[in-house]
Amino acid sequence: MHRWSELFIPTLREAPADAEVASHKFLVRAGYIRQLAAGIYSYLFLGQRSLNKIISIVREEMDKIGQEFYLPAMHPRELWEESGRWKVMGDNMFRLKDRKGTDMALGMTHEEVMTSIARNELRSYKQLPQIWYQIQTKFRDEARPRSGLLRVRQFTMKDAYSFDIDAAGLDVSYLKHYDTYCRIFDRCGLKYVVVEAHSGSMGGSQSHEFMVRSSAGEDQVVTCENCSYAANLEKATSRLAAIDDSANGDAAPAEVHTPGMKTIEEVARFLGTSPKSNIKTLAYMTEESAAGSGKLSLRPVVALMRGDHQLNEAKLSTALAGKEVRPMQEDEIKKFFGSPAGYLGATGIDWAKDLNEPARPVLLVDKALEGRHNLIGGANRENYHLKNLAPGRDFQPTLYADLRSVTAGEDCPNCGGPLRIDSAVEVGHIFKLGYKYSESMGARVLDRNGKEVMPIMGCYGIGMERILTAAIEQSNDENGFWLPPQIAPFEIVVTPTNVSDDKLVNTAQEIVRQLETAGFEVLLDDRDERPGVKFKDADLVGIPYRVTVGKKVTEGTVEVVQRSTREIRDASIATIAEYFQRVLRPAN
RNA sequence: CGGGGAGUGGCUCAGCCUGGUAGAGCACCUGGUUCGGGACCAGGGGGUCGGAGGUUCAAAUCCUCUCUCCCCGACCA
Repeated sequence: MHRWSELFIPTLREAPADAEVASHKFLVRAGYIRQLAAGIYSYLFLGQRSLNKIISIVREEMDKIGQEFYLPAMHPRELWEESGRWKVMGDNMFRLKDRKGTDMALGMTHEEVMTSIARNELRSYKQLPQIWYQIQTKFRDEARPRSGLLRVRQFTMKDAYSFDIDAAGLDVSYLKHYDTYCRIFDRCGLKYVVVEAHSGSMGGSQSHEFMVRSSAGEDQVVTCENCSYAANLEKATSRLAAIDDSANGDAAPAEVHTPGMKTIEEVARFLGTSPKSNIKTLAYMTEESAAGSGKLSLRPVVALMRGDHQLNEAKLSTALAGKEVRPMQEDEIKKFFGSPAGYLGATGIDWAKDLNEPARPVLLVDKALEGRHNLIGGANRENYHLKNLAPGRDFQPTLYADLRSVTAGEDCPNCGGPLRIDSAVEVGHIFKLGYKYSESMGARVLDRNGKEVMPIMGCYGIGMERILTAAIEQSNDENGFWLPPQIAPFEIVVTPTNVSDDKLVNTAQEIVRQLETAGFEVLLDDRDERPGVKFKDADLVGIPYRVTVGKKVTEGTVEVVQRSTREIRDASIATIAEYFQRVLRPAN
């Protein structure tokens, strides 16, 4: 029997001053966690109990499609050199040396280790497909840990990896994970949305994120009010109303004097046009270390957007085949355009014909500008703009691409319905990796023709702490939070209102025995505290049901309080187990 | 890494400007009265004022350096 009086559940009346988001405040106040350093937390009794339940659910579901491994957290440098990520991971990787001075790293993720097993052991297509997973501690030296358990430097992740003989096989493994993830998050009681995700710099073909809406979330998800369209903002698109530019016919570009007018708004107002007829010119640089020499080579990248549109840097990076950009500096702008910022434009510059022309600057034009004409843009001359511009006629883009961030209220690309944007917490991510690791690390199997081929991979992650965090974010009020029973540290707290009354205590214990016998997880609040204190604590700590053992025991009755709704019902002591059987185990 | 804020008992904070040797509430311990929504009375324990250096007769307070934490941004398989 779990007696509160004997347990370590250090609840706090006030939240620590450094906690900002609800889940962080309540995890600390409810005695689930304590902070050790920035982004590093200890899980105390209640927190660990809840995480263990989450892990059990994840394991049960994953065991249906895969095999559980347990890989090392400490990795030798050579492994990460092979994939090229020793360098790529930069400061985000915790590094250390062993006593011999050999470089080691703490694992941020386990593609390398899993692939090393695969390449050493897998020989034949007959061994495929394989799905291997583990539940393990990950270390990431985040630039900015934040929001309690939301972004931390040490956390527990379920990471899975699939190896298939071909893309069709990968589709199957991917779908298995998709379905399994849905079951996991359903069982954890999360209200989630699955969104198409940015496939990142790896050029992977497909990726979905499992998101729980929350103001504390770091991601933005775009969903349609009318249909099932759902995408990460980094990936989302929308339908735009057509714009009629025909007013001026096909006039040639002409300079207009725009003294001191630097912003789109100023220029549009000055010329009496809409920002939709302006071109926003954004200047960036890519930095690439030239092969062999390691010397840094810079290349200008210019993006053109419709005046009222926002550039999405994730999309920009995708358009550049994964290359990272940085904003062009002031002196670089003057040198390249021959004009100060505010009057930049694409005319008169010899742009690369495609991305593989390394020497020449790149001009990316957002698709919203494709086919437009009679536009206004910078003249590359201080205090002057050009009118009557037409992309494709007055300058030749390297390529047209979708570079634009969707904004709320725009039209769904599928059905035209209104789009909404919400902040969300990413609790899971599934990803088609392709051949990146098979290739770089040399995993090969023989296919049925005896030909050596690379297995195709997928990787799939779930953050354990994020499930807990997201659950709290979605279910809390001013007094505390309530977890779905499946992941709550206890399902029921039994609260005798006065422990100096033997009858109440004995009845409470009897109720706990009955409930435990029936298989429920119960906490007995046998502390010698006033009822108010116990009720406040019960409301705080995330347990979904409370049984109040008070005056009504003389009538053979107790009160059952549902934390989420505050609904109070009388229940008979004699049949209390049946009562909870109906409430908590309706399937049986 | 850039910008902002904060480090004073377990928690929340006051004191700092204007230097004089540390306080409140909550929590904790003892005794008593209480007992259905964070009780009351009496007594009590607990603090290198983040750290180092400096100024001064005297530093939580002023100066310099430094560490840590939080927030915004950048970054984020």
